[in-house]
Amino acid sequence: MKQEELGTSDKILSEAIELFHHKGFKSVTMKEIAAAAAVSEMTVFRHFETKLGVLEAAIRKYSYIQPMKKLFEEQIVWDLYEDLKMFAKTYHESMSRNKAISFIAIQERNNMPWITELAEHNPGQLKELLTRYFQDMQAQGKMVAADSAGQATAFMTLNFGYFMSCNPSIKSTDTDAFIENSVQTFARGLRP
Amino acid sequence: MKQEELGTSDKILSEAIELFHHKGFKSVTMKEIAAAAAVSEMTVFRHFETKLGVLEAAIRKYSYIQPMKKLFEEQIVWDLYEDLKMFAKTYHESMSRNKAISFIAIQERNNMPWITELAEHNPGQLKELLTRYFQDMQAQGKMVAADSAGQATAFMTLNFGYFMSCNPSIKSTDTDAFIENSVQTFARGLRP
DNA sequence: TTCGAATGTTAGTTATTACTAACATACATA
DNA sequence: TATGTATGTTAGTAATAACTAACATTCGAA
Repeated sequence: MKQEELGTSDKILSEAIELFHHKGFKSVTMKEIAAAAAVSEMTVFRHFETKLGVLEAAIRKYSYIQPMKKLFEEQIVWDLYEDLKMFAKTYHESMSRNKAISFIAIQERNNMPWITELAEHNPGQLKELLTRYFQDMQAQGKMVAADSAGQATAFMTLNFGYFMSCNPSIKSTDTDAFIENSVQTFARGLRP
Repeated sequence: MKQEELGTSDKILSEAIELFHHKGFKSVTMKEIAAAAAVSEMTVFRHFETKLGVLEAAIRKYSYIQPMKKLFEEQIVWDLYEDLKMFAKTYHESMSRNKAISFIAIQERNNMPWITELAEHNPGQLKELLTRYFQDMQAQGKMVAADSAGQATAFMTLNFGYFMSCNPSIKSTDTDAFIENSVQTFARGLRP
């Protein structure tokens, strides 16, 4: 295989994960995947052995687990409004990168629970970071003193809800408007 | 069929919708449904003809579309905190009644989009009511004057996110505590 | 007791689908 | 040119699952 062009495996995986995302694992056939990738069905089997193999490879390839800590801490300016906005943006970037994985994880949550752990890795990290951030802010007297974990839960949940409810037709400007609007309310609600 | 006991159809439908909810429509077999309902496979076919027939009947039976308007308006006391709490509770009651439908709607959103409309009927109503409530509160000077539809979206989204998160790293508190906590923040963020 | 409706049982059919085997072809490179 | 690698093609297997048909059984009610 030539190095410059997109390999056959990549083509297959990128089509496969979209199909899994939109139709669910069980509803997608190997024929469909092959057709979408414009290769023969045999080629798919030669590359990934089984249908589950395709899913696993796709998930390995398209789940970006990031070490958020450094990225996050470097951008904090200790202003509630600004930091929440930055946080929400980081969250939505991460989620939209992992969009397919997140949806598949929900669809297959009982059939393949192992996907869930991958999908929840980044959000889990972010929640911890946000909780600690709220603790620090409270200590600095820049926030109302209350259950920081609960506050973090609420903010995470708000953004998760938006992510889950937004259909593909929603533009990034809508996301920006949502962030702007919700962060404003939240920052007002949390400040001392 | 005797009137007092739970009919065969009901037993089948209640097991079927749980199976669809947990495993997804495509992954559930008629044998499974029959076994779960403790009847023979033939009985399922005799009652509902096809597998899709089972789903449709189950959805018809277990989707409670409620006229929220009256229920909602009767309980308003024009205090932001109290009203938001009442609203969130109404929302979660409605969603938990329709939990299976809501999850199936998301799982099958591309295969059977018609389910989505049913699942979104109550939330859609609630959003309208909340938007109008915010407008009224703004007019009364009891709320910060801002985009009421956006505020309603944020609050709805927050509660939807909680409902959807089967995510142990996000959902750490029980529903009442979540409502208490999030409504407190929101009410503070929205008051003038 | 007898009748009938609901259900069970069994033995299918048909379509689909994951997956295999065997052979053919295109094509880049040594 | 020769060779190997990736891919295509074709035919097929085995399992599954939706669905049907025909007959048997249970059981409450007339």
